[in-house]
Order: sequence, then structure tokens, then C-alpha cells
Amino acid sequence: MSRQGFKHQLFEQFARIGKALSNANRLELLEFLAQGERSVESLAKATKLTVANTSQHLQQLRQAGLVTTRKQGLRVYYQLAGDEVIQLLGILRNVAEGHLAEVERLVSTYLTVKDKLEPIPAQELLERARNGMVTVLDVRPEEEYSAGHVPGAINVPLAQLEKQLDRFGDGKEIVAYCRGPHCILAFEAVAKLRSHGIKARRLENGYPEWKAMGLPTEQ
Amino acid sequence: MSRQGFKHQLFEQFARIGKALSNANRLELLEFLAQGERSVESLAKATKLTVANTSQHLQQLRQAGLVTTRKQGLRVYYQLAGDEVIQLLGILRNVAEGHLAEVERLVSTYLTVKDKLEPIPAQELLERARNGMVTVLDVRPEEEYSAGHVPGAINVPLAQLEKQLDRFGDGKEIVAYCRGPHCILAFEAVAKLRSHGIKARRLENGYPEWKAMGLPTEQ
DNA sequence: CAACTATTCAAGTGATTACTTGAATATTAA
DNA sequence: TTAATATTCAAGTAATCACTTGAATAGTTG
Repeated sequence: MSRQGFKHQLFEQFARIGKALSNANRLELLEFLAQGERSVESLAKATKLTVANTSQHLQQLRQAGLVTTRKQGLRVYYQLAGDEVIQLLGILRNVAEGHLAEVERLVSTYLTVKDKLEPIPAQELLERARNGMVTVLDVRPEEEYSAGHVPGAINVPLAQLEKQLDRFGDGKEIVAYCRGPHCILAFEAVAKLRSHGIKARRLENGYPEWKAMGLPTEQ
Repeated sequence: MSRQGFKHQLFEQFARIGKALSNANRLELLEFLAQGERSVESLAKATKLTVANTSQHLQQLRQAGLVTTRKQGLRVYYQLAGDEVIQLLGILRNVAEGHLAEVERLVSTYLTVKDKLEPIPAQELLERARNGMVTVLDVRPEEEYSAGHVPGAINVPLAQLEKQLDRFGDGKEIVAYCRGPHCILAFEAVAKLRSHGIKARRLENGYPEWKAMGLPTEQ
């Protein structure tokens, strides 16, 4: 085959990955998978898609090499094919933030308090947590927490935060995190804690980024 | 709007970028643009697409925030929106290489000598070039060379290499580069030089990656 | 001004996509 | 074995996509 042929075929392969990333539902599935492996049914529930539709999207992701599967009993568990996929999603986000005006508008509309919540970088949190200076709070659903979390983090899903406020009365600063830099759960948790006079900030990114940076995790 | 609404709208925006990356012709356009800014007509010629078709693809890339335009006289010049876009393309390549069997097959079919051509990392080339230990050879078309190249590199497009072999008789090692890690021009140049007994290697990546790494360039 | 050129726009065609619905497959439990 | 369950497959529909063709637009040049 010709030189042109090789180049074009190569681009055609790269485009398969682009295609996989070209649908909002598939991106949402990838975000859930970035938290840890999950079954089709559980993903369907999380994304509110039908099971058949979810299955089809997942198969496309698999064909694009972004996820792998493992069958156990009746269930098929999907997981990301590697940490490069998290990097890929991160830079996709990054480019979108930098060059799509609509993203800026959305973020500033929904996350107005973004700057005020003083995000703390991952490295800094790691040191402070080691010194026992902060309480790390994971506000994702329990399912995602138990698939892996920041060492020592306690899990209080956002919905239960109000009821369990008494767990944070010791004056230590709280650092909350969730699924990623745009995940609102952490924003809302920090806002809620502060409204009760508890000192709180949020982690700059989420759990997948933490893991992809090679920082220690716990299960 | 609801929490769900925000998340979904955000993913819809990210998906716009995925859509832009979902077509082989658009990816090829991006690769050309990674060499430097170019007019619609010149891109149409390079990709062998019709002008109207090229224009439409470029507009899609612009709407996805990946390229920007500048009008000068009759011509509209397109260029990448930023270095993050090169990063994005790089990691797309990376994921494809790591997880798509078809890419591996293509690369090993066409670039069989890949390992034997001993790629040299960018940092190492920079040092050796500064010490005058190597001759840097840019085998891209003159148009791309003149939009920016590695400092001190000489430009001999592949087609003219045979005729100009006498320029490389001084015993210095040659390091050839072109558009990117999979660009065959540099592979073929190294193979040709070696077949004439000239010591030659290739740069690990291409010019866009060099530039994106923040290494010095020249115009 | 008119003639020329690069780019964009608009309309049409066949192919592909996302989603739904209902059936098929494979595994486990009774 | 049968019944139950998670997932996948297959077929159909409306929407979107890539590309072509020919016309419209906006600059430049004589």
C-alpha cells in the first residue's frame, strides 16, 4: 500500500477514538468508569439510559480501545483501558475550558463560587493529610468510594451530609472531593459545610486525576 | 437548571470536541495545521479534498474551538487554537497506539524498521545540535519548513534528498525529522541516507511536538 | 467600473448514528 | 430440568454526517 494509504488508515484509526468521544452519554459513562469498574446495569442506572442503549455505547467504547471488560457470573464489568484514558479526558476538558465560550458560560453560571472555594492542589492535600492537619471527605456515592479513594478519606455522600454534620465538629479543616474538576458534589458539600460554620475547601481535581497522578490510593 | 442539566450540558460541550476529532480528514487537517498556519486552498491541495469540503471541515474545527482564523486579503488563514491542541492530538495518538490493535498492525507493516532507526529524544538532539555534533535535517515541504523549524535545521524535502546527498558528506551524523511520530518522511529519509553510507537517525517526534515542549524554534 | 479569485453558503444524496423495542444468549439458582 | 437474570443482538426510525455541485459573497486588480 502507498504512503498516502498508510497515513490515511492511521488517521482513520485515530478517528475511531474521536468517534467514541463524540457523544455526551459516552463521555458520561467514561467519567463513571474513571471512578472504578462497574457493571452495565449499574452504569445504566447511573446515567439513566436504557440497559440496551448503555450496552451499545459501552461496546463502542470497547471497540475504540478505551475500556476493557471482565465477565464474572452473570455480570460484565467494564473498566477504563488505562490511565492514558484519564489523561485524554482531562485534556479534552482542558481544551474545552480554554477554547469553548459555552463551557465558560456554563461553569460561571453553575459554579459561581468556584474561586471562593479555594481549591487545594493534590500534592498539598497529600502532605497536610499525612500530618493529620485536615479531614479528607469523599462525597461520591458509596459505590464509587468503595472502588477506591484517597487514603484516609471518609465517605459521606452529599445527600447524607446534613445528617452527619456532627462528625466534623473537631475544628479540623475539611477538604472535599468527588469525581473531577467540574463535579458539583464537592462544590455543594463545601458550601454546605461553610454555611454551618465549618472550615472547608475542595480538592482541585477529583479522584480519577488523583489516581492518574500516581498518588497513593486506598480501597 | 438542575445539577443533571449542568453536567449533561458540559458533556455535550466536550462531545463537540470529540465530534471534531471523529473524522480522518479533519485529523489530517489538524496535523497540517500543527506545522503552522495555512490557507484553505493550500490545505485543500495538501489533503486532496475539494475546497468546499475543506472549508466545511475547517469550520467544524473552528466551532469546536480547535482552530482560529485570520483573514488577510483574499485568503483566510487557519491555525491551531493553542498548544493544548497539539497535546490533545498527541495523547489521542498515544491511546490509539496503546489500545488499538489495528494501529499496531499498521505501524509494524509500514514502519518495519522503526526500532532500527534509533529515535533520538528531543532534549538530546537539542544538546548535540548546540555542540555542533549533528546536522539537523527537516524533510517536510518547504512551505511547512518556512512556517517554523528546529533552530539550525536545513530543509531538504524528501523528493530532493537524492539529488542533494553531497551536502551530507562531512561525516557528521544526520538527525531527520518531519511532521510527527508517525510521519513516514523522516523514516524514508533516514533509510535513504543510510543506504548511501551516511550515518543518520531520526528525531523521536516531529516539529509540532518539539514546539509544544517549549523548545526553541526558528523561522 | 468590470474581471478575477478565495472562501463560504445552500441544497441534495447516500451513509451513518442514537435510540427504542422485543427477542436471543449465557449464566446462576431452585 | 426449569425459572430467573444480566447482557447482547437485530431490526426499525428519525436525525445527523460527509461529500458534491453550483451559486453567492467579499476582497483584489486592471
